[in-house]
Amino acid sequence: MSQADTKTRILDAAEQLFARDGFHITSMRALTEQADVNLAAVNYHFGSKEKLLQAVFARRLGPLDKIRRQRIEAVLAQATAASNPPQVRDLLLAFIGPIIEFRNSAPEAENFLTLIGRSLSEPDETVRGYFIQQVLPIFTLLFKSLQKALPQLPENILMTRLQFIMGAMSHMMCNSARQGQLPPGFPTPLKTDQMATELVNFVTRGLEGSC
Amino acid sequence: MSQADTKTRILDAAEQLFARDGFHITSMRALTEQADVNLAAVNYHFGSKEKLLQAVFARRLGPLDKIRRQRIEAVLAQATAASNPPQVRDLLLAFIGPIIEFRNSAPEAENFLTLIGRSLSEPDETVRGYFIQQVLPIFTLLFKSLQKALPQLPENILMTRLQFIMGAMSHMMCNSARQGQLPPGFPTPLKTDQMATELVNFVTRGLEGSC
DNA sequence: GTCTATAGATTGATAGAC
DNA sequence: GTCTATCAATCTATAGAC
Repeated sequence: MSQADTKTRILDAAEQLFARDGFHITSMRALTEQADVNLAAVNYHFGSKEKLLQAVFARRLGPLDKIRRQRIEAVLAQATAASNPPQVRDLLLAFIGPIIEFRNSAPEAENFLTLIGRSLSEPDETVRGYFIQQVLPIFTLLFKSLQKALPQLPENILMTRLQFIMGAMSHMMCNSARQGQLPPGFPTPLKTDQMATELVNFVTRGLEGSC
Repeated sequence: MSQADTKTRILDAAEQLFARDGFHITSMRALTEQADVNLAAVNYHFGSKEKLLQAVFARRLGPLDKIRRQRIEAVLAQATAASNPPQVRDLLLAFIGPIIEFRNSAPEAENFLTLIGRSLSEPDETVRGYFIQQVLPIFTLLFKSLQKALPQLPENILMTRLQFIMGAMSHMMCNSARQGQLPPGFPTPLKTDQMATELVNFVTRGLEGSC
């Protein structure tokens, strides 16, 4: 298999260009040229540009969220077995860790992480809407689990802090691919793995603070 | 002055539509229609769509960053006078506080905050580049000031944590305008002022953690 | 399934009258 | 400074040959 099939080549090219240039800037011509397929192939295989975007999300988020769900539920089960509340840090690690492992497992993962990192701040509801639709179940599970870990924290405060965490995560993901772009005089940033650990620690401290 | 002059009307319309829909999706036709000016007026007054974007940034970021610079330097001066290092929380408040005050001072500020909240995660270098160019001096000042507040923290760790802070800030700013969009079952989020206080506390805890 | 050719709409920018 | 009219380029999507 020196060359993947047409659908896969289109998905790969879309992932790369949607991440690098954005969904609306990327034209079907640029995309099909990158994928080395005919211009008409996208509409034949996916129906439209928007449905292609949905397929790009679904291909990666399905497996990723399955892993995250398993991890979170494992933390909850272990806490229940020990008759303790779950630990905040364990839950956040179950949510963030699989993203980094996914990144390390596949070279093309970088593109996808950039794409979803941007999706939450997309102005257009096309991209943002499809993403939120996909990610809402796992977000809901995380929220409810954190409520068990921090029962004394008012739920609107928890939600607010969780938004900060989503912002920090998004920003890290969509900028990890272009970290060489800091101006001279600033320190070299951490490698992704160290940065992820640092992120988990950072947001754990932020989340655990008293109110 | 029941009607602002043409340049101002164009700037206001651009701010609103660039924030709501994004720079690339917003067409000159939609923009000039919203501003109630002729299609050719943008090119006459600003030269091009890109130069209009630069003008939108410059109009607000100039005054805002002047205030932030004064606040940060006041914190530094006070610490020097007392022969103490500056406090992390004071510096972060000097950086974040003026944004909220700006928001409360002008009804149209919301649009601008949404715009700059998105700018850091913009895929296209047009928007992101002009924004970073404008904001780099104040960011540099903040970084150097925080180094004085946390002399024991390695500078690459500080930079990494500062990126998390920028992410949380960006996300808060670009989503403050659409907070009614949470699905049912989630708590009502905090009002902007409370959220800003919560953000300062959150990131202060995250930044002050030992390494 | 893959291709060419093209329809039909929209874009940023400008020339030239007033 | 403001307007109309328009250019040249681009876009998504599709019809129809192979």
